[in-house]
Amino acid sequence: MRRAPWPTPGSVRQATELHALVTTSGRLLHPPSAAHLLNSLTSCISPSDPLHLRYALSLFDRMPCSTFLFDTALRACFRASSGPDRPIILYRRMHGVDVPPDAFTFHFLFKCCARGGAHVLLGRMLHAACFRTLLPSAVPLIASPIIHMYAELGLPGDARRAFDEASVKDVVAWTTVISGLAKMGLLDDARRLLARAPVRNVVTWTGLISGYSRAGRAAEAVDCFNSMLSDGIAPDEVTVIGMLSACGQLKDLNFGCSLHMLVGDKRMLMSDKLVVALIDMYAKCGDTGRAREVFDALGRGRGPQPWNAMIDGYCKVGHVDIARSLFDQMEDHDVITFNSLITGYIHGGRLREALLLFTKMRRHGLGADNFTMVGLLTASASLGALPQGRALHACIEQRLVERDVYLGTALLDMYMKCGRVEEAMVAFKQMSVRDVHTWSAMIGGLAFNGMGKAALEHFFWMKCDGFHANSVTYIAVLTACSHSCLLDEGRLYFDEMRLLHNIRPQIEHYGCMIDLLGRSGLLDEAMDLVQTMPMQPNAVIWASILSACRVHKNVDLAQNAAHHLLKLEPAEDAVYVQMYNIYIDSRQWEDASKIRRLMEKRGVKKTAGYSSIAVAGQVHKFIVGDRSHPQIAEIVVMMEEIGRRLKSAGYSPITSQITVDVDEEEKEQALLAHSEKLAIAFGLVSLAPNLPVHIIKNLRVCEDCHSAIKLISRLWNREIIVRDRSRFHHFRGGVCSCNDFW
DNA sequence: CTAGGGTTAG
Repeated sequence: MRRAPWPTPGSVRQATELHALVTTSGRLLHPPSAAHLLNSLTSCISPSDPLHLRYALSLFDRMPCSTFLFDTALRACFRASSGPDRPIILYRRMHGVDVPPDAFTFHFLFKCCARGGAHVLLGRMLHAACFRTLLPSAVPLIASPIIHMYAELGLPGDARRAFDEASVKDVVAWTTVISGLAKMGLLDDARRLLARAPVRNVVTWTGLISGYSRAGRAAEAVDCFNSMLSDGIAPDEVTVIGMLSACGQLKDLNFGCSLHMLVGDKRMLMSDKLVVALIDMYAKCGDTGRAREVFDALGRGRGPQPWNAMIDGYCKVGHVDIARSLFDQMEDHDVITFNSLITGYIHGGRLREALLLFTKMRRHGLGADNFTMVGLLTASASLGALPQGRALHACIEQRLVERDVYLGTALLDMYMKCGRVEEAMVAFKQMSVRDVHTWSAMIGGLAFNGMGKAALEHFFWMKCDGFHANSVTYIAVLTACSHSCLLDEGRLYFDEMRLLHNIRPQIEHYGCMIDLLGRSGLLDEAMDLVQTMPMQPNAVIWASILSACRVHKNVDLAQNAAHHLLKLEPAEDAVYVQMYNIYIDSRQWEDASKIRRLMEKRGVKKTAGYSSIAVAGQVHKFIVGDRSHPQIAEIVVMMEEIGRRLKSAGYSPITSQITVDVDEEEKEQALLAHSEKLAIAFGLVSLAPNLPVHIIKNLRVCEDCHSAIKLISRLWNREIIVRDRSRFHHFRGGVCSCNDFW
């Protein structure tokens, strides 16, 4: 066929000129000219501009039908990143106008079906159709697209069968099936097939390397990389990206640097993906300096990805404020930018700033996604902010975000941390997919809520479901044992973990065991464990010993523990307070006042405990004797009312705990000024009468408050929930469900 | 490049 007399366009603009030329010369219906025009236009379709495809297809509609033109239209769809819908319409039309499909038709159909949103049935139907329609000689040509489609749809069995049934297996077919299996995480299958393959190339090796990296099997990724080199195959950028991720996991800075040098030596294209991988690797290896060098060397005109990687890197090493300054400098923030910084704030305990950023996110016109939701649920959980958590739950129920394992786990954890075990159970039961994290959250949550037995039952069911407990699961299990004083069970699981599952106990596991032994009064055995464990005891361990000493009245050991604790954390007021109380308990007044003097000498101040309460989505914080709240007048009125009604109900304040030398009336005033009472008074004046009053306290609820709140719950007929650091107290009708406590 | 589970506690 004669070459068309007009030039090939390089842009859509030129293509429209060509279009005009073809139209005015009346040759739009002339098949070779039409084909040339559509073909040329197809070559300059950009996936980012949907108008290009519409233009091409509108042209196609006015052209004579032929297999070649249909194939070109399908190719246009493929180039425009179209999903399967439009191609399927074209395919149906081919049938309607009796134009026979050929191998190219199916080639592009399969490629479009491989993209997101395709229905599995559709793929299978087309697979069957191509056997019916095509000449047997044409079938081998589309083996690879079929394998690729099944791999992308996540159907390893079908992909593998398509490969095995292919009569001719060319390099592309081998490469497609191996990289496809690797991408689906079937790394061992992929590796076996690679060993049998007649050809091995960069793509297969890289597929395997990235697969291992993604699965967190970094050592095997390195192993593959070495095999690839000894196979005489040179790595490309994609290989390096996979390897950089493995280096980040292994925290192997040297290897990472040598990969960076490789990028320079081979003058590899510095794509955004490669830049991100480099920054991420350096950040994960703890070298934010080098990460910053890579970042600073970038020219302008980059998308948000490198910024995001840098922001995440700073957050991960705890430099959230530097991350924030980058955030403020950049221009086009995306969802990931916000999510990274929000979680940075959350992990740094800066929950208010996280929530503030969330509102800023909405002003940027960005909606929350799963990542954001999980972050916000985590924040609500650690604030104990039940109303906020419930609001987030409502968003999930409205299907504003898709429910996945992460989200489900974060939701159940939020309910657990807010003391709503029943709701956490419902969330748990609703989950269709669970994993180790889910079970660990459940076990830990039950433990945290004082339901040790139930926690251990769930541990049993978890094993029945075939999940392997990991070290965090065992921390949850041992916490359940120590919180519920299940000594025998604790010993059993501590052994099971070491001997059966070969998990080496970390300091946290020892912490639980020592706490359990201490609470059970086995202080000698606890100290044995402290001395024989393979690491230095930390402050948590000594704090456990110290509190066990107070309960079981062992002043000598307490002095020893306090001595260690003060060396580790000399400014921690809790140690002094605890030791002071131990001396008071054993009537060693002189030693007690020595502690007071020591505190004064070292300038250690007892920090005030606080209580917070969420009302109408706002968290209000109170400290002892606090008068700074804007509604303090109403609160004082309510406090007086509480005082009156408590008194007329025959309540007498428990003043015995107050060791400061003041008179009885002052003691009563001091008790009434406790932060939880202020918070409850505020809750009573500002919450609707049917709502429970939910308090989060940072210190242990004192004995006086505990009995006062019991009475308040009866007198006001109100459900009151107080969460302190390690337990929940549910008050209803004058009783507390946590009555084992006092 | 972004997400979930974790020892002590006045």
